[in-house]
Amino acid sequence: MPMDLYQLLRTCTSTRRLRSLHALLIISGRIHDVFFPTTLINLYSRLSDLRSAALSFSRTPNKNIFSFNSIIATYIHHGLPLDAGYCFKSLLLAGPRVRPDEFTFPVALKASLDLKYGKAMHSLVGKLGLGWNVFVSSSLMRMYSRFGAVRDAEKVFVEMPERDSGAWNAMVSGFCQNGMADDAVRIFSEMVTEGVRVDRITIASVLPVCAPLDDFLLGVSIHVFTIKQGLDVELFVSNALIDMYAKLGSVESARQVFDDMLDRDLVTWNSIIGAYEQSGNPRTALQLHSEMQRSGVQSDVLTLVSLASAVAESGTVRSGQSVHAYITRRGWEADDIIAGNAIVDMYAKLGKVELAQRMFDKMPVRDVISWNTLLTGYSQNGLANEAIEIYETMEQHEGITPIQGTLVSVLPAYSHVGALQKGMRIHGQAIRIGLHSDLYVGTCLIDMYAKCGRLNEAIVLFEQEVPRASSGPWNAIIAGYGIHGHGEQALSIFTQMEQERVKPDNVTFVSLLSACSHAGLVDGGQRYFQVMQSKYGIRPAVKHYACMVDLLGRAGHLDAAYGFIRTMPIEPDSGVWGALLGACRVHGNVELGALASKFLFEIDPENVGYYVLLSNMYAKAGKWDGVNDVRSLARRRHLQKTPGWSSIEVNNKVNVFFTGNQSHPQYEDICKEMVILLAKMKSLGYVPDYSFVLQDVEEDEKEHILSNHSERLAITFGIMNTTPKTPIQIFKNLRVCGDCHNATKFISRITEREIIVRDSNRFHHFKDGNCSCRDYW
DNA sequence: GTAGGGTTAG
Repeated sequence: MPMDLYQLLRTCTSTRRLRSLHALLIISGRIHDVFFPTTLINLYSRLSDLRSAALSFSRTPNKNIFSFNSIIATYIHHGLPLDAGYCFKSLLLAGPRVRPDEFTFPVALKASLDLKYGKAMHSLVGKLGLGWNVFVSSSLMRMYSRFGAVRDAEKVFVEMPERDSGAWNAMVSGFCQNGMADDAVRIFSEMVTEGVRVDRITIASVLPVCAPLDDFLLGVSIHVFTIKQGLDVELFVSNALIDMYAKLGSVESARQVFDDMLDRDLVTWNSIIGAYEQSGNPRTALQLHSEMQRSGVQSDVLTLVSLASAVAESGTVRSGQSVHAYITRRGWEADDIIAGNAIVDMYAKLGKVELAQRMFDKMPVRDVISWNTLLTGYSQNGLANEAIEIYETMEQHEGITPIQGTLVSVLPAYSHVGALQKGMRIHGQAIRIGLHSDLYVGTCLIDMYAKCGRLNEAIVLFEQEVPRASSGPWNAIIAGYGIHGHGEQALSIFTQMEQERVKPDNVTFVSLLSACSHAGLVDGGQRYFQVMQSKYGIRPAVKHYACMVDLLGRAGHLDAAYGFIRTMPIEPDSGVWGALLGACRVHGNVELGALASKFLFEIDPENVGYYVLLSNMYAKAGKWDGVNDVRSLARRRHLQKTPGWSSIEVNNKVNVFFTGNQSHPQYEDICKEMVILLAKMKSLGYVPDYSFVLQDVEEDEKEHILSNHSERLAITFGIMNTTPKTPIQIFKNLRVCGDCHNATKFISRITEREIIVRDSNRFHHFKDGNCSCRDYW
């Protein structure tokens, strides 16, 4: 009996057994039974034996539509749309006896690789009169949605003679996948009001739009709805709920759903691990991963990507390397670009930029995110010049267009080194790709213009371009006024911010307090330190305390500053003591300076800047024992001075000078020019101040050291390479040395140049032998 | 003997 044979075939669990039964069918001649070829294709397909399936198909003498449908489905299910498309074409050429039917299209449509092909399929459906079938029409809708043609999908939906839940679902997910969240929700509500049966697929399709809409209430009401319908027990639904709650910021609700689940699959675990990782609980994420392993669920590449992010936030380089090794072992780093990017990001966040770079170099394919990740890695590890280099290399690679994140990463690097012309080029780029009014890009542009000395451009952007409903742009412009010494304007911007009801955050007050400090507005600073707490409920962080110490100290209230530190409810850090030490240096209070140094040498013993400051103070006061003590302490601790560097942008090229670095091609010429300048300066009364030389060397060597300071090299280079009497703008990574500060005053007078120096602290505008800077050295 | 769909990442 043939039925017995079919049943026997269906019980095959190995392709070997199936093949021997197949041979038996051929020998016995039973293979000519019309049902066998199709059954065999389907069974081989189920056992993933594509070769045998294809062979059965090609050996079928009179192929009927069942055989065609099965072989097409086989290829689609095994991810081979090209082969499926080929079979579909041969079906069309097979003659009038076999034609595609309503079973063919739902599968065959998945083989369409572009909209044009899909539209041809649609017109074929019309010619064959198959549009009445819900499966066919829903599949057409999915095809259109896949290529972004949601309106065409909607047309099919509207014109369908009858619609089942699947058709409605196709409409909901079509809108969702094309980012049309409002329409998706609209269709979903229509479904409910028209009494169409909502199933787990509807829910799993519509839940992901709650997060982009930022609509927590919608999410909760859908959740309630699923409970009423008894759909909350469905795995897909629960998984989507976890993700929805996590993305809307409620990890607790996500956890509640997770805890209530009876079955969990890989997606469940990935979602909850991702939820904790994204919400700043990397440790919990790592714990959950161990729990997942204990419950016997195998990780996939998505798990590892979340794990890499969690390790980046809280892990060690060791655990980072084991995540990396796991990904390599599974072969994911070669064929998953996201996994590669995650590793680059992880190493960069762990401070291992070399390892990040090595991973980046190894990646076979890179996208714009890969470049962004590496760029941000350099930038956030303080390697602005390297970040810039990466950006410029990226620009030379065709086919990579910068996105928001690219500009947001590269602009601070340009701000950092004071590369105005390059920054302006990015501004142009932002305009071209329509991102110049973007909140984040705009904020970075404001910051860039302010830090590159163009406060006016920053103001224009703030006033006219950038959306100002959130604190970011306000913080940037307040800080901009601050570093340029315009404290009053910074305060008035803050007043305006309050009037426009924009909520200030902790960054706002850091900017505001430091603006007060630079401008000597002691009362204002103290008032806003109170306002921050009483009116806005922001508890001062250590950064705010450092600003206050700076504010009091700079203004000469050294004892008040010290008293303020004594009453701090939190542990003062190096920023706080450093502010006090800096103030002591300015006002010549050696004892208090020594006290501050004592703390600094404990908290931050590697930072050589503090040793330099203290030594300078002793030198200025003529306390040579003190100088020697500090120097030998620094030597004992094997401290090397942070390499100081200055940069100047000439003809769109950034020239970087390191202190004492003689490798610049024009070094010889710069030295000659410097000798001439120095003679003129001395004739006008310039006397080198050797207290700024930490090295223990002879006097004439000291003069050589001072004139090899990076800022001096950069300024001289600028004088030689720019039009006479035009302004010169320099950037220095550390604070400008006091002797260079004095020297620059003379240089500005001799060369009749305006010289603008931005150092790690503020702007100095030198003009006619004076400096705008309120601090004295 | 054959058909459609949904959730997670850098």
